[in-house]
Amino acid sequence: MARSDTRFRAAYNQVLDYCEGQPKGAHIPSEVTLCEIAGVSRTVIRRCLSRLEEAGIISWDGRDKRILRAPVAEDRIDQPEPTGGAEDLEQRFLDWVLRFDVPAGTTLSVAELSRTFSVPQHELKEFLAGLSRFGLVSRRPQGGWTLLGFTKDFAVELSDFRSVLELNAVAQAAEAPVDHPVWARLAELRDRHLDLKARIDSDYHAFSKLDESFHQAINSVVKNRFVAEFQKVISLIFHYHFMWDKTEEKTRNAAAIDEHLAIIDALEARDAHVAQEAARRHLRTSKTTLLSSLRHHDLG
Amino acid sequence: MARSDTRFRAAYNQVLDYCEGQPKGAHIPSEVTLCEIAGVSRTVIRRCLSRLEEAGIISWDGRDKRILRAPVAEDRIDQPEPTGGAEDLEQRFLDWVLRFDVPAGTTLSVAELSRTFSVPQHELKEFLAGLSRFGLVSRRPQGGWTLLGFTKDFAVELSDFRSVLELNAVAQAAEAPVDHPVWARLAELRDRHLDLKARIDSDYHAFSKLDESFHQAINSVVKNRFVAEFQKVISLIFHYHFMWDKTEEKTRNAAAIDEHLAIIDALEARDAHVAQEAARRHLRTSKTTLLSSLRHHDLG
DNA sequence: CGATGTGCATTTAATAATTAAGAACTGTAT
DNA sequence: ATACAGTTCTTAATTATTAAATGCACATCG
Repeated sequence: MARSDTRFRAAYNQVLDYCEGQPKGAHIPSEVTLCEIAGVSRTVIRRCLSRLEEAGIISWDGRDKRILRAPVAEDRIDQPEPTGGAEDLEQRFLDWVLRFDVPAGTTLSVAELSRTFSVPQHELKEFLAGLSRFGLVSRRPQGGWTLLGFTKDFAVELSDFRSVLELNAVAQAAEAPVDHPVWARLAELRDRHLDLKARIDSDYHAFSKLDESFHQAINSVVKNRFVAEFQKVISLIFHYHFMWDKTEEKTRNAAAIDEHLAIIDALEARDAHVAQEAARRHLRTSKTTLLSSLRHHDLG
Repeated sequence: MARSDTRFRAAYNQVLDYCEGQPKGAHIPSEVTLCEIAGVSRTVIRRCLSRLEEAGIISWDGRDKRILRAPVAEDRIDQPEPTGGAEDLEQRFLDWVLRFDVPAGTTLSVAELSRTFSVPQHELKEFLAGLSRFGLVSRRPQGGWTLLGFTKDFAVELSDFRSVLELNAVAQAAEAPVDHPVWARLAELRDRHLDLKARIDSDYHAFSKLDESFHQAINSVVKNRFVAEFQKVISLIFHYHFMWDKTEEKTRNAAAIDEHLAIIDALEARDAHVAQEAARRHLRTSKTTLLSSLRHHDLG
């Protein structure tokens, strides 16, 4: 019932690394210097030194620290786990919600989620608290959480919000200087769109990735932390929904390619007005698709 | 080391209330019925019944529950505390940051904040996790949190983001149907603006509140959870900064009133284009003011 | 005598343990 | 057969515990 000593283990091995590079009898730098090397506090370094002394690798008496013998493989402490799952919980959670089509209003239990994602409970609580800022979940008075998202209202509001952000991005892109990296990316994207358009009959599945790249490129013009944060959620949700809504996928994707190309054309012509109109048209299509995909899920 | 029994205490007193209304010897309804009365689970009700039996207020044998004596004042359990402060932490936290001018990069300690706000630590952690979604704070690898906001970059990005949202709101407002409540609010706001303009020399402090009402009215046209969430943070930050930047406050506020009136005029004329231009002008002024207020703080 | 380093003590935060509250299942009496 | 109580299991809020970080006082060396 205490915090893990991951930090100590990592630091110990790192100090071993240092010792290996030194000859027998060499002096070891000060505690503070070692702290900087390992990126931990003095407390941890002192624990490491104690252990090194116990293991007979160094002698330690106040400032006088010397290497007695070269460390061997057995001296190392093995890291508990190479961090199996705590990484990018967000991705995995949204993936889970969309993949299993968890309906809105479902009660989420921290304990259960903690097990399915093998993540400590308190991390999940913080994560859910963060999501509640986006209106995706909310705390229940009796304890626990409710999944709010993925209703029709949510989809409409998300789409609208996306439109606002993206139309702004398009407007800014049209004003970008000639040496801005976006132009190179757009030229490359045009080629990839034309390429895919030629072989759409067989490869229409590849569009999903292209779509993501395209919108990412457009939004990369806007340097704004708030926009960036939202973009992550937005792209994930749209991405997955489009992947699963298989109705008329081929036609849909073919049309979207043309819409993308129209936006690129207008941007390269530096015509902000036409570009915005083209973007508006495309976003409207996306919104319709997202809504209809929800309808299909409801019926299923 | 367990959760508080606030629920039990409240329920117990509520059951006492019920008993008081009943004559001696009366039968007590089923556990489930009592649950509904007190709004808690059966587990809690059964604990209450046990305690009532111990206290000699009722007899309890299976379904046979009867009142033995009328409860007195001493029988009640006193509630631990009428929930002192956990309410609207957000407001208090942002207030604290801005009021004490906590500089960007400051390390925030959960323990310390927990004391200053008298809020349990885990609640603070959840709260900070939520704020990190807005890029206001971020977790440090050594533990603890860093306050990121209130740099120049932050102010610029916040202002830009605000502009995007608000220009969209203005555009939508111009399209609002005649019976939309926003028109009544705007008419009323116009009067209040004109009123304040007439006595600006003495009452220029009153503008701050008026400003908030005005922007709230404009944004109320957009029904969107994401916009609403951001609006809270945005309005708070702008609000406070303007309150403390006392340089040329009177001139500044007088000018802002005219800018507001221009927006109202254009909206009532249903001229979306002119309204947007007026809004753009006003937002640009706001941004400049926010940035200069930061500069003053830096120098001081 | 100042700069750098160590020893010691205190504070902070991650995590397990603990217990109140909730929910479901089962048996039983009316 | 149905409404209720008895029982058991699960979940979540809170505390206790320990790893890690930090701060201060003193020692040592140039």
